[in-house]
Amino acid sequence: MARSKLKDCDINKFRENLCDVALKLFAERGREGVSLRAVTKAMGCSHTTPYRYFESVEAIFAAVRSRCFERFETFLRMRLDPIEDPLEAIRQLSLSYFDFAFRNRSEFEVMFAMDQPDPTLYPESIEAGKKAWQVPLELSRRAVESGALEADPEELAHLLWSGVHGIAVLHLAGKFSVGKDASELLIPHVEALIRAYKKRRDP
Amino acid sequence: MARSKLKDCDINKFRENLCDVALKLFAERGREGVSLRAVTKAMGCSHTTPYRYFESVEAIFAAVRSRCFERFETFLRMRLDPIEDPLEAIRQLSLSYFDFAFRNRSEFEVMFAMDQPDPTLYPESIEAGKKAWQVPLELSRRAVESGALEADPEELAHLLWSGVHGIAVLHLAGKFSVGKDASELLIPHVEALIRAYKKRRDP
DNA sequence: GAAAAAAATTGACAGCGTTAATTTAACAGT
DNA sequence: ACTGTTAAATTAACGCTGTCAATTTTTTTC
Repeated sequence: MARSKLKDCDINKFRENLCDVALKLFAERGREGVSLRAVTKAMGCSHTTPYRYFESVEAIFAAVRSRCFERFETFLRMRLDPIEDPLEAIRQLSLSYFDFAFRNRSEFEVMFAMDQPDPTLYPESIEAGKKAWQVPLELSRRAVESGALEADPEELAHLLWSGVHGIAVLHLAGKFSVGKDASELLIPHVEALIRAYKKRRDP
Repeated sequence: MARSKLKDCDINKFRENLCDVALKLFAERGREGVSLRAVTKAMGCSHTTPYRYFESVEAIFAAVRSRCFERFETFLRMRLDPIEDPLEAIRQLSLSYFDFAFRNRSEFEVMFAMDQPDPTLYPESIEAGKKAWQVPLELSRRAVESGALEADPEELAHLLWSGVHGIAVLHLAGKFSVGKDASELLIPHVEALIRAYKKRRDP
């Protein structure tokens, strides 16, 4: 009978420790400053040790990505859960989303970079992303069920999400250098959606 | 009197040739497959030659980025200029924007990646981006001036742009793996904006 | 305590961007 | 046309990256 060489606990401990160190390095040096060798040096082990716990650096980044999505979700819920009014919560979603992207740039980058490997290779990361995605979806459902808005909740949530996401990534890519500042667009964006999906008295 | 070592023509020729080769490699191997050494090998020169014409690889990518923005603008104008109805043009902008991103993924990535160096270091690249940005801006102006919509054209253009951009990058990052497909959101997005900024008979 | 297995280490490799030293090519003046 | 000078391109080297193989250290098991 094959007995496991490594207790799951130990595996997870190493993985979590590595992710913690990676997140710390993100904050200190940015995404560019985080490499396999940099992380392992900060951990105090050799640069090949992680290969016992991860298949590749891509797998490492996938694990880090999961953690980032969890932190992202926690951040959003902490800000949005206390808000009772559905429309006000939707407005805050927009601001909080941008706020996280702005203040946790490296984490945001690793979550949403376009040069990711096929996400289906790392189901755990997909799962964490889906969980975070529940936040705007629940908000949209609340807004529709309360009667404030009239929409397909999934569609509304997608538009809220992708709209503020577009503003955030264009800002981070420096494409708003001239003209409007990104943060000036957050309110118009959410207000336009609210206007578009506002329940009408007479159709 | 200081005479120029390299005629401007020769400088530009080398630069253009390098960018052409880079774009070709983009199509063949994707963004990851394009490195200084890969490009120079494809050009048939040594890997240090470009250092006479560019400051660094970042400067090279900035030049490539400019070219991509030019191609992007040309692509959009080719599709949108023939459309007379302002609202129809706005609808097509959304579809064409996404279409370009989907079919020229590497170019789209190099234009809009979040890990770009400070864009103000490469004014030429900013300029090309601003030129492309005129497309949605002009469309918004036309829609407002024709009386079809009632909005601040800059605000409307920004929301059109960032909305479809968010859809595109989330799609390319694989974040729409479940639930709605990205392309299903393009029409709802633009229709919601049109609804939100539709001129009202009675305020 | 000895034998077996697992975990971590070191060493090596190919690729990357960059700099310095060197070689090749082009040009100017007499 | 030859020489001396300057520009252009090349080769060589450095430190960095991720990855694989061989080796050593540690742990487990009898």
